[in-house]
Amino acid sequence: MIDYALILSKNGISKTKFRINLINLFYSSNKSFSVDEILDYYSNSINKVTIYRALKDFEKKDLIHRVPDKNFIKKYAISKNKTCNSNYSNHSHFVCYSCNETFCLDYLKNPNFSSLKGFKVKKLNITLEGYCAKCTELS
Amino acid sequence: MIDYALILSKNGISKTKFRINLINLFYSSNKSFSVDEILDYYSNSINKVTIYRALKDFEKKDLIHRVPDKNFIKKYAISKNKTCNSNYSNHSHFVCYSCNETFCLDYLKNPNFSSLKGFKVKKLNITLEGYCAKCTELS
DNA sequence: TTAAGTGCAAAATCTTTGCAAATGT
DNA sequence: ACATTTGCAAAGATTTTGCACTTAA
Repeated sequence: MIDYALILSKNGISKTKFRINLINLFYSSNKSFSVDEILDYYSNSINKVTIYRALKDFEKKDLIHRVPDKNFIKKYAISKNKTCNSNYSNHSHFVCYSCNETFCLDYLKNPNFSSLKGFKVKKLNITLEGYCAKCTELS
Repeated sequence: MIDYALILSKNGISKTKFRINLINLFYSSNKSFSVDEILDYYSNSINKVTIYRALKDFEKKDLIHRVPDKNFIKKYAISKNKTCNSNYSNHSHFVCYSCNETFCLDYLKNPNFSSLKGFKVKKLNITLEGYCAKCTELS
């Protein structure tokens, strides 16, 4: 059982009703959300500005992070561990052609760079595309 | 030798100075560009609106396409890569920060997908960035 | 009672659209 | 000549900021 309020206070974020609920949503649904999807989820009872500010604060504390989206929509997903945000080189994404969902591949091993003699690799960007397990099963 | 003007006319796009030059830029540099990078490249001598419209027209004709960017910046790259002979999917690139050269990493081993149980990987985008051997040596 | 979060309006960005002039076919 | 592209201005769309009010620490 996760104490969502505790996660917020540990990160110096005030435990407001909305923010507790939002971090809960990210954790429990385990999927990515755009600002508009969040707005929809709360049936427009929450101001859009408030959502922007919560997302920005959560992102600053590495609680959530932006994920690639098939249609290049701005989306965020929960960061469950340190490797899932701070160190991009350990963090790849899989975008499903069918359900459009983005999966974080925290445990995907990096390619072996040993063949790149003399090259200084500063950034690594990996995005996989295809069909996720669920969609593959259903088809 | 590529006839850039021909590519445009074949796609029903007028061969204006700017558009010939832009498609040339995409083909020959073999890297991705944001609107602002293009604006910079032309030292603001071209109107931003004109860039937006050219990109939209090129994209509509599949001459270019949006590419995932690490920092989620809207970027476009050439669709048919003439300078690289190998087949798209499992083909990585290294872009040098210093000389801007793009290297095709045909020999780079793919990441190990064994952790992706049930996922069907259809496409793999890997782009490395950093400093190439030559530029590292010179610095 | 001090700091942080919220809502509204307004500002700042980013992107698209309308129209007249310039350029390409 | 006719259609397409360009530049400017203006409209939309998206995101951020300022400020008074409310809620949390």
